[in-house]
Amino acid sequence: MTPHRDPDRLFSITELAEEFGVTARAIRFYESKGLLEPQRAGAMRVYNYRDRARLLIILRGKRLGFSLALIKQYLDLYDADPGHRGQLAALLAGARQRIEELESQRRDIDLTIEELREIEEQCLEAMRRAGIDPPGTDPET
Amino acid sequence: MTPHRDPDRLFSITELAEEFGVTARAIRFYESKGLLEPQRAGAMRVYNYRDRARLLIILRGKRLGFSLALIKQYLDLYDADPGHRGQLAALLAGARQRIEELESQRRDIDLTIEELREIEEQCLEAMRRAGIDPPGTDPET
DNA sequence: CCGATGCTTTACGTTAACGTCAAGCACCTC
DNA sequence: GAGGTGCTTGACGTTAACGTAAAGCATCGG
Repeated sequence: MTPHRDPDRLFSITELAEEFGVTARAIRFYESKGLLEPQRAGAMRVYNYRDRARLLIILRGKRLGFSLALIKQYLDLYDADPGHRGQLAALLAGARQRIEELESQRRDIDLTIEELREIEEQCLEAMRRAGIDPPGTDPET
Repeated sequence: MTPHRDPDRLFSITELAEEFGVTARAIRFYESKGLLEPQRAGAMRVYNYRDRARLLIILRGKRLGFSLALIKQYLDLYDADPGHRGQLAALLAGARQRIEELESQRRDIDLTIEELREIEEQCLEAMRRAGIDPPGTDPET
């Protein structure tokens, strides 16, 4: 029922791709960038439980807006740092920096929305003066 | 004092570039995409007051996050629509759509920030348990 | 007449994260 | 053994908005 908890399971590239909703091409691309390094059986890629966990970290990092280059740095640290001490500090620093970036972005967005609302009002007023019926915000009709 | 109010003034490409803080290359690029069409004196580009106004619209649109393709659509409408009726409606629609996009982006950002804050907390707790002194948020030091 | 600007066009380079063929094994089935 | 499926590598294509030369005309001061 929870086959993912089995640490001995092996996965093909299409299995992982389908499970996580990415293309096999993307997974190979991550490998080409040094973020993954699965075993081989002949020429075929064979992923184990740890590889799968790394892929999860990659996808989560992407979802949070980190670049692959940054994710790679973090994963490298993860490998090179058995106690995960420097890794923790780096992760914390990265998270905090990303939070600041996002908060800055949000401020920009708020300002832009304000400006766009002014444009919206100017449009509506100009249309009223031109005798055009002002279309409402209407999600209905 | 307000030389920009003189409708007969002409501008070189570098004048406009310096005034608005963009490169001449960018202005030529906008022209290559059909957003501008200045007169020529020989081979040199000569911009009049209306060209300058169009450039202002382009830059404002960019600042608000619209693509050059979209800005071009709007400018084309502006030209083909002497009463500016369809133009007003299109501008209004574009502004409203962009507002929705931005509000959606802001929701995403808020969710991402939440998730990052959780990671931050997990880092801090793991570091405490590992006996590492937790670095504060410190904008100081 | 020389060199320095200033402007022109043309065309390739850049960034990120893949998409999209193309060609080729290896294995299975019938 | 012909065909189909799954996997591989390699290489070029994509998007947006320019940046960065390269090469050349034109004008101006001296």
